[in-house]
Amino acid sequence: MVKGYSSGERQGGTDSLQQPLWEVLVCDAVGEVIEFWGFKRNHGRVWALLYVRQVPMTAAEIQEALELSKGAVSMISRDLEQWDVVRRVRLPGEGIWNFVAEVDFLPMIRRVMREREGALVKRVAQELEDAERMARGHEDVNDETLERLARMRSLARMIEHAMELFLKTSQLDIKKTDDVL
Amino acid sequence: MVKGYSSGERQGGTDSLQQPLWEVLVCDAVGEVIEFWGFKRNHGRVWALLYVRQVPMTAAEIQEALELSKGAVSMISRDLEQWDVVRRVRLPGEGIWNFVAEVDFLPMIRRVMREREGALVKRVAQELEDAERMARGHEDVNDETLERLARMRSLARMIEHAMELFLKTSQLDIKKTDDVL
DNA sequence: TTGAAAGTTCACGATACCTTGAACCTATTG
DNA sequence: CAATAGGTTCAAGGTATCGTGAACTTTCAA
Repeated sequence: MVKGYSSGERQGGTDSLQQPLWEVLVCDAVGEVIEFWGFKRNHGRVWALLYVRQVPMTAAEIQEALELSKGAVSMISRDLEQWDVVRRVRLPGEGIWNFVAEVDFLPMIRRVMREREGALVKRVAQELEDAERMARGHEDVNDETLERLARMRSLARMIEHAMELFLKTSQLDIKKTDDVL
Repeated sequence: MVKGYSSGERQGGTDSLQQPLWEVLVCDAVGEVIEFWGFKRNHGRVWALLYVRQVPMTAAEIQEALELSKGAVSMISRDLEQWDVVRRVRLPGEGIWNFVAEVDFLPMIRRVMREREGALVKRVAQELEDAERMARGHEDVNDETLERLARMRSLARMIEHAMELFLKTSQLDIKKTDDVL
């Protein structure tokens, strides 16, 4: 789950000797967590950078700070934007896009989980149903087996519900966290 | 997330023409879910096979039914055994190991999540703490930034708690499911 | 004790995913 | 309306991960 990145040569950037170490640590830490949750490490790194900087950043600045390619920044920020954890703004007077972070990245986790889990749950539920129907067609399938298939289906539903509950709970918790701070 | 398997040639097996289609469907469905949760597809397939069969199976039988290599069956079943979702039993009169499925695979998800998440959370918490301390050392770090770092730490804690809650909840739910069926 | 079958390990090859970067669009600006 | 910098796409290459199967170790029966 921990991947190494060779981070070759950036396309045209010069090394940012200004990048404070603690900022790198934060970005990488968030990257790790985000990766654990099934996203790309760089989704977390880009969001974290924008979050700690608090200032709108251009694609070029992100690219340099995190040592990413031009294309990567484009794709990553498109994803983050779609998930509503990053906003694209146009600074007054500038003819260039800048990115700013929304205050929490849970919408990202929540939304994409819903999408992915949703599609999966539907397909698997269908497959289990099909299997159960097939099994009922056979005479040599005993009752205990049928019961186990039914239990498996209900287990799937249970996971689905627990998931929803988790998502709802985390939503509540972040609100509470906001109040406290 | 969906992977294809070429499933080359098995080491010495003959094709099991007896394998009912519905059984394959069930194993693959569970495999998909398990994979979504960050495990190997074959962990789910082996457990599901043992679960629907209800009968102790030898490694050779598992190997043939799921078209796995000898080594794969050995490693997969070792994992499942460690996670307490599969038991290794010795049938009376036989000098060979057989495997049986425990009734639910949530302990697997729960345990390994605790392990993985636990290690990650500790490391990330440490990293964020280090970063925050470093940032406090700099004079050119404004208060808002420090506040954001603190918020990030509390967000990490929040995720940890939500996770714990999810694990606890799923435990309760499976019990309820058992009662109902 | 010894032979053979069962079971395990691990280097290698295959697979899937991620990133790169050059070619390609699109947008401002002069 | 060019010219050019900003922005996107996607095929090719790199990297991590997984499964294979032969070599190795263990276990069991005679």
